[in-house]
Amino acid sequence: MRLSESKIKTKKRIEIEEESKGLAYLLRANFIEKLTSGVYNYLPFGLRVIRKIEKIVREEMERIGGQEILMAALHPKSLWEQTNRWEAFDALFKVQSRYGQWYGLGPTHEEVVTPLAKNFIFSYRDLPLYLYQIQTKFRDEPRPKGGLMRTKEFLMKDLYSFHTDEKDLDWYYEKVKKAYLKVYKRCGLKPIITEASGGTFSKFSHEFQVLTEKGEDTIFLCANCGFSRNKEIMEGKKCPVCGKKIESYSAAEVGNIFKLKDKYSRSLDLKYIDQNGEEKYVLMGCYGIGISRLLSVISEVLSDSKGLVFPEEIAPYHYIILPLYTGRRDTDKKITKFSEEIYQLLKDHQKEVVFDDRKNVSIGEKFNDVDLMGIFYRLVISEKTLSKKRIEVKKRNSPNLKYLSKNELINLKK
RNA sequence: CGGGACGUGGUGUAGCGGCAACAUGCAUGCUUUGGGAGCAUGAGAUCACCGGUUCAAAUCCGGUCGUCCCGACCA
Repeated sequence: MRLSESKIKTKKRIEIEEESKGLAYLLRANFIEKLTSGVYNYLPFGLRVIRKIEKIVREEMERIGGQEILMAALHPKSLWEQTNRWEAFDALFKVQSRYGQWYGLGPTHEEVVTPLAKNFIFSYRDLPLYLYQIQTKFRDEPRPKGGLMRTKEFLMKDLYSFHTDEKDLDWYYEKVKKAYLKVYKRCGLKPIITEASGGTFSKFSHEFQVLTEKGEDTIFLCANCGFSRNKEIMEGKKCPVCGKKIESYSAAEVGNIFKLKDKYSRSLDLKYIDQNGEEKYVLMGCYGIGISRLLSVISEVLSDSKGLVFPEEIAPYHYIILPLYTGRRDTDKKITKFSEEIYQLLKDHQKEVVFDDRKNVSIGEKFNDVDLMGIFYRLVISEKTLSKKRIEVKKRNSPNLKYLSKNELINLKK
């Protein structure tokens, strides 16, 4: 991609109101743009990162047997009445058609996935079943917060599992936990698994919490045994496991998993016939990862004083080529020619590469943009590198410069 | 939904009864190029909206809408 063709320029100034540097960088780099309170647009670079996070999530979901589907966002009122959540789920957006029918805008999909599963689940032979989707969710939040942290419209991955018995549900629940940890690890995060309340979903749940001052949760963590529980359900100052003192931390939730058991299979009547011919309720689990919130937390935690410092797997691009001109026409022509050559070379090798071919933009400004946007490798083509027939390479997360040949560049490993 | 703050060129702000200003961004030209360059010229705002007070309102008063922050609520 040629940056001169992008037309979407970074902003020099940080919005004064933004207290979170991660959010300020996302806005300055034009990864996202606010449409109205709690509602955001995703611009080309931000969307690339979102798509990469989604790719990681999809790979890890497929690895534990998840099959991707895409459910409707517009839900009939009747289904939500069956589970009593038309009234009980406060944040449900309710819309009425001009002919009078009421719909809910999907904030979660138990009401849709359970009836859907009835088409396929009749016998114990039809279980287990794992279905997931990545979709825009709607929640009528009274107070959106922290940019993408809490919004009225957000991207979420939701996985639903269906089982014959608790043993199987428990086993899969642990499997999902591990898969989630892999997702976060690939995104450069190390969340803490925390016991939490289940809200309208179930009695208890587990949350994946990333320690950050910008988080809106407070969690208790035992330094001795690692036990962790959300403040909302914790009493006392001692660890219930080992009895040692616990400390409190502010944290941001990036995932939440629930054992729904028969809660929704009862209200929506999802049964199967077991080996003995007996009719039983299917047991369910649901597992969510807020994709857009994940981008927000990653930006907050993985950034420095200049901008975003993403892992290679989720960086918006892997390479950016910066020609460094001298002001002398002949030399500059050669610099342009060599830059174009390197750009073509990387493209030919299917590398994700940006060519910063903007004219009349100083090298300082270009350096700042690379740092702001978190592009993984910065390649400078200058008079100096030209004479050596090498390319200057700098990683975003390191101050060191390396001078590589074309071959070495193509075969760069982390 | 309670409490607080704030709405002024694209963006960020100053002005707080008397000619609407600054920075940045934008346009044109020249000079620049190892960390957000310099000079010159130029375009761009019915000061959120509605009403009131006044000789005179961006400025004071009332209302509406919107945004942000703190609570309550929540992925």
